[in-house]
Amino acid sequence: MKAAVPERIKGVCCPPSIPLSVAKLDASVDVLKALADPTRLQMVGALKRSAQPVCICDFTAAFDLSQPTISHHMGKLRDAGLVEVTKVGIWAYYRLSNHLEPRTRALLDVLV
Amino acid sequence: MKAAVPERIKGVCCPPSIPLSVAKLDASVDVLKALADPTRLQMVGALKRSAQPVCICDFTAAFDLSQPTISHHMGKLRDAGLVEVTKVGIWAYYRLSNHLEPRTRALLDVLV
DNA sequence: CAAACCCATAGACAGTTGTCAATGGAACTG
DNA sequence: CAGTTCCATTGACAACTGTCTATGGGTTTG
Repeated sequence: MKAAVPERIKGVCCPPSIPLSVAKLDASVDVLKALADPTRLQMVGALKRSAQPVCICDFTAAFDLSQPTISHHMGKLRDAGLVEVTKVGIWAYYRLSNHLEPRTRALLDVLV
Repeated sequence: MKAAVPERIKGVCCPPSIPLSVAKLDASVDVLKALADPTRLQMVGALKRSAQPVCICDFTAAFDLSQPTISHHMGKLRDAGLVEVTKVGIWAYYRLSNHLEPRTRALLDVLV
């Protein structure tokens, strides 16, 4: 009977305080903000599906965006702790972070 | 051997195109954008945990935000299809949508 | 060393977002 | 009917975001 709305008395608003869990909330929001962009979500998806680290120049070629914009997006994923980079010579290879929290990994399993 | 980076030839960038899945991407991004805010994420969590629809005035009381701001956030959740509203008299009762896609429901199970 | 190549950063700019005060509208109350 | 109560919308404004061009730094090559 979830649809039954609780009765209320006019002028007596909000007797019970809503239980709000603040723990781990900001962390979740940061990850969500990082993922809430079509380019970045596709990047993460590609990295998740790739067996090897991916050169960022491949993303520059795959998307119709300038190189600095790609770098900017990857930087956001880095700041959120979602991806890690390995530099080899002049190339930068990105991969999904090996230190993702279980919650974050579960999130990616649902999303991409 | 996921750490082994593929070899590259300078000047021959990006030979294989990265597989990008665009399907269902925009929908996911819209949901993520709706959830990527601490207030809205807490709202969704409270609605998910509540056995009954919640009067929006309870949220107005629970958060340190003005009434129009609470209404604005709930409107975003409505636009994203995450919540539904039932109006009873002067009150508006919100609940998690009964028509969430399985992916979205799984997302919420991980998040809140 | 000089040039070429890849990547990141800085700066600029338009578009979006979160917030509030003010207003409007619908429903109840006396 | 007039006032009250709750909620949504509007308008305004600062802050953030996504994008580009321009620049700089590090690495390889000739």
